[in-house]
Amino acid sequence: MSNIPRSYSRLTAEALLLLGKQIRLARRQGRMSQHDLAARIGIARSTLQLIEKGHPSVAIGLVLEAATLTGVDLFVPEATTLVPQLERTDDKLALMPASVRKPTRVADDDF
Amino acid sequence: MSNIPRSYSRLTAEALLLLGKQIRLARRQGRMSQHDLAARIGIARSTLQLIEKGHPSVAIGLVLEAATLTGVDLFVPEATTLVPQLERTDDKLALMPASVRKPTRVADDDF
DNA sequence: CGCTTATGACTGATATATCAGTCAATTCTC
DNA sequence: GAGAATTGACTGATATATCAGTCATAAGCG
Repeated sequence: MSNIPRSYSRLTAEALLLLGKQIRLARRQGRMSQHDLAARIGIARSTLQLIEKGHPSVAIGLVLEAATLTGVDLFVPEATTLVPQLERTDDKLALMPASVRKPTRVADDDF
Repeated sequence: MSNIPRSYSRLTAEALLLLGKQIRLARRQGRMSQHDLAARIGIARSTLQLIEKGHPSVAIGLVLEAATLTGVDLFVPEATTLVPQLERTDDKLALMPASVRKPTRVADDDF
């Protein structure tokens, strides 16, 4: 057992907490019990509880599924698809080098 | 072994893919190699590869940490903190019933 | 072009997330 | 206020994510 507790940046922790609370809020607004929502996602109720608490080690797919099923906005408000965003990101990726190199340094940083 | 393959809604799958691609893009823009970013997050390079591919079963904390370390915007563009959003969500939660009830049915849905 | 480095794709071992269930405490409805 | 349902917090078993590494290919730099 290599019990090294993982650490998260403050912003990451805040995002986790916010996403969980938004899911909880959206679930209540949709008048769904934990039991019902968990069933619709196909997970145990105990796992949904971890999601709503913002636990860092829940599978991201489960969290995003909870968000979409409750109607929490991801990336774009009320989006029905993210294909346009995907295409724009692909375009940007295509315009840059496929691998990252260190500057190799030396040669002209002497002054 | 209950080998039931989990299914995700289309929007969830798109969000996963988009987040992964945005992290990859941001990493390259920041001129970091997979090796370097993985080291900064404190994970194996193989795990970072799964993140950038949008694999659903990666821990959400790892993915969000990758996003914040590369500068990918979560929820709010260029936000340095999400405390305001957290507070607003808490306020909304405080204004609604703490548990969700079924309408109890019967009694006046007969007509 | 030649060389180094980054990337993609795998793999087996092990740490751990998820499940399914229980129990107690709230909380809403009537 | 009574009763039923929801929620919160646990637990042990097991399915699985993560790690650490290898190998092969691609890609950028000089």
